Amino acid sequence: MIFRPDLILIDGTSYIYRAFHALPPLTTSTGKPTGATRGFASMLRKLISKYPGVPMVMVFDAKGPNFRNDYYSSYKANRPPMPNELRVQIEDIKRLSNLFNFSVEEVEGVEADDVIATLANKFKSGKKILISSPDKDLTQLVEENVIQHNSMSNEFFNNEHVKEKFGVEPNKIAELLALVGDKADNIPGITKVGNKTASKWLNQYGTIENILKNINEITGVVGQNLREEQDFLQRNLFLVSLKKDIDLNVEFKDISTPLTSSEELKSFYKELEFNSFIGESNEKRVTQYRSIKDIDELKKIEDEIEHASYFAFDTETTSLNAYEAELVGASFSFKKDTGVYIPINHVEQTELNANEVISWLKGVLEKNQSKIIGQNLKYDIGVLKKYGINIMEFYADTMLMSYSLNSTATRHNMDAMSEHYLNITTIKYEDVIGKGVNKYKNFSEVPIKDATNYAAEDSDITLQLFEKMNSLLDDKTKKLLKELDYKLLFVLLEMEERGTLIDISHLNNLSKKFGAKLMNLVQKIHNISGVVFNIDSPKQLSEVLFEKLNIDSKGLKKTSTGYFSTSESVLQKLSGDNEIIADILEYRSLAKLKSTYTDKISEICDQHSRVHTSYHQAVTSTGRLSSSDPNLQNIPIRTKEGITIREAFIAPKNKKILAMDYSQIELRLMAHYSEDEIMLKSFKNDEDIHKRTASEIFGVNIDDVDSEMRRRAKTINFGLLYGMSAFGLSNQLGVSRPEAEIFLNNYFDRYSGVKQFMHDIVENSKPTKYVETLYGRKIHVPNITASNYMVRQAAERAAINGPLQGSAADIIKYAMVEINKWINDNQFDIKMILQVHDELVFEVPDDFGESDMAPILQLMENTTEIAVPLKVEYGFGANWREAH
DNA sequence: AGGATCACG
DNA sequence: GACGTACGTGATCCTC
Repeated sequence: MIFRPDLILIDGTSYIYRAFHALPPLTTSTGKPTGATRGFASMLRKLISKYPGVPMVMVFDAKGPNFRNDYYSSYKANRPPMPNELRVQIEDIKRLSNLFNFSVEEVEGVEADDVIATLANKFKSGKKILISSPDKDLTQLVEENVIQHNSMSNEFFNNEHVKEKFGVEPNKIAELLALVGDKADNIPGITKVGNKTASKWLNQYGTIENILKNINEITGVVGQNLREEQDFLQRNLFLVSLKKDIDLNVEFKDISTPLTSSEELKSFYKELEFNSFIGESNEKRVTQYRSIKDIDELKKIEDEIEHASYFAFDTETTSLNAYEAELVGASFSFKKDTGVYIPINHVEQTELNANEVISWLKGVLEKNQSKIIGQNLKYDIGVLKKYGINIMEFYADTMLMSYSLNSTATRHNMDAMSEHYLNITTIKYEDVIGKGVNKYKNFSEVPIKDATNYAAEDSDITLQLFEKMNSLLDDKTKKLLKELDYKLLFVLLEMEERGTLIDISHLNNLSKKFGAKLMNLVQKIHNISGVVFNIDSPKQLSEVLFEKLNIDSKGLKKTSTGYFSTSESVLQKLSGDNEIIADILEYRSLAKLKSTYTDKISEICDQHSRVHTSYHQAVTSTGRLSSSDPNLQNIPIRTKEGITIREAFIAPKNKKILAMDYSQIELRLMAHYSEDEIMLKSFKNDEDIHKRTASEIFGVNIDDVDSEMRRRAKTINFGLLYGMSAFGLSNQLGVSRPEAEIFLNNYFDRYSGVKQFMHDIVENSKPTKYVETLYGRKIHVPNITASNYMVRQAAERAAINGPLQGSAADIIKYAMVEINKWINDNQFDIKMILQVHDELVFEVPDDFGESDMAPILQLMENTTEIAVPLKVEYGFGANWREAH
């Protein structure tokens, strides 16, 4: 249920500090610092628009000492003075608060927290109150009608969430803080007592008073510490408890309701150069967009094209799907803020004849193809191809430029890139085509005047994006773009167009078989549970398992929706408790296979029984491709039912399937990067790498490694690629944590090069905040220096994984380009049909033999040289399963 | 629209 | 001592 507050109390001071530290040191063009102000404004804009019409009080700490300083002179004494960068922003922040029309409170002698506590206490009866603060000191105020929200992390805390996070109810938070202490406020807690210990004591004894009464019961070092330091507890409790009875002259009716926009705010934003808050640059843009009316005008455009050194080009079509799309118009831009639109196939009639325009387009584009700049040209080139216009090269693709500049800073569609790089808000497709009932069926129905504004802008923005990003790209990245991404685009286009042949009747048979099994399973599950419910609903399933059937849920993890998780890993552990678990697991797995694969794929085949995926070159953070509609990179293989789906991926008559995959490519890259002696030697000698690892960490001869040892070593090897911890390993292997720790320690003792690599890659990424692949693709890890432990750790793992996953992606992409070139140069009857990260699948002639393999193997294994051999394994078959 | 779950490398 | 715990994807179904 959504919490709708009647009053919001904002901890302004805490947010100022958080905003200051969270944001980069932004300044205006004249050098005036604005980072904290911007963060503060952005947070408040969100808060106000989320809760329109709700009265809000903004509370700041007043200047000067407060009653806590008088009581305890060290209170907050460890705080450095306010940094100058921030100090100069305070006035702007206060002014902003007034412009937003907040009621502002600042009371001398107490802290903002006390004012908030007093206000909450005063108004809480009959009103719902939201306390907006990132500070745990205020958590003690949470109760039935009082909720805390942290705008920075977007976490909400009600009674239940507080209990979950801190282990005690909100009314015990002050006592908990007294025991644990607060570093930020310079309040020392009992030594070695953290959240866990403190909440354990409070749950056992109820209060600090009662803990002290039973103080001699408490054993261990923490007990000893408590006895020695108990005298500080009363002081701590006084310091962390909030004062709820300050004399304040505030009536509810006087509290104002803030607004997000006003003329004054706008001009203040202008002063601070917060352009994105006002769409400033849009207002200033003066554009010249026009449409072409007749052949004479076309000829003039042709002149411009001939004389330009490059130009932006874009097509308008009837569909986002390149196979269905029909050409509606085309646009060009040669200069910033200008653009022309050429209608080709609009419902609205023009003097231009579609066939004439298309043949004109063929002439000029094919002749000047090396000057084309486009956004996602794979799409446009695919559409043009259907009209007999063959583009084999181009100047630049802005989507791929943005991706190689920084794969994660923005999405790489034009609207997002325009906001990010140019601070221009573009006309949205939806605005042109309309919404709901008044929608045009497709772009051809759009009046040419509107189509021109939209389409010419597309080319204009594309050109502007090109110029902006071209100045930001370094030479190494430009080379990568030109020699890899731009060339791969054509390979992918061909693969998409060709599609993969599907044995539809095989899929239909599987659907029937899975369907029948599912019917039985549903019956059985409903019978055992005694209720008819939707097994697909995690919520209902959780209720049936843990409430109706009373399966022991102690210690199980809950999802964010508050229900116990029913994920496979959880159910796996419960499989001994009730026979229903195994049935649910089987149901889940079959339902997935049926709905996602066997039903779906036959549905979307073309009239030749081929399925066409889309490969995305600008989606993943690491440089991998992704595949969608349908995703052919996650076709089942791991289960015996699942793998039968691969039998539906077949070769046409007189052909067979060839599947080739890189063996252990990421571990080989680990060997390359780490130069670890054992790893290098193992790969050079073509050993079973997991057996080698087992032999090293379990201290046995490689020939004495049994299957369990190998399994464990394999898990460790894969875990390494992701920066896994002992905890993760223990979960994965089902062994105790100390045992997992021993495995990892043994591993790093033996593989010291790997340990060094993992350390170095993290350290070296800190100054630049990115890691690089073999070919210089940058993978940005902005959180590598984050102060939040968890966020930073995640970034460290991504930094370790990045060069491995990303270089593997580079390697296979280069191989694809080379193989395609080799096929085309020689006119071989070999068709590349699928790429699955470390695997390539081909259609080859029936009589394709071992000797024909050599050149492809050579290209895959040797296009890139690393410190160990790259190894490719392969197989043939009538279908994808057999080829493995 | 976002969460939970599960398919792949 | 406690934090919280393996990288990268996309599709489907449910819930709000």
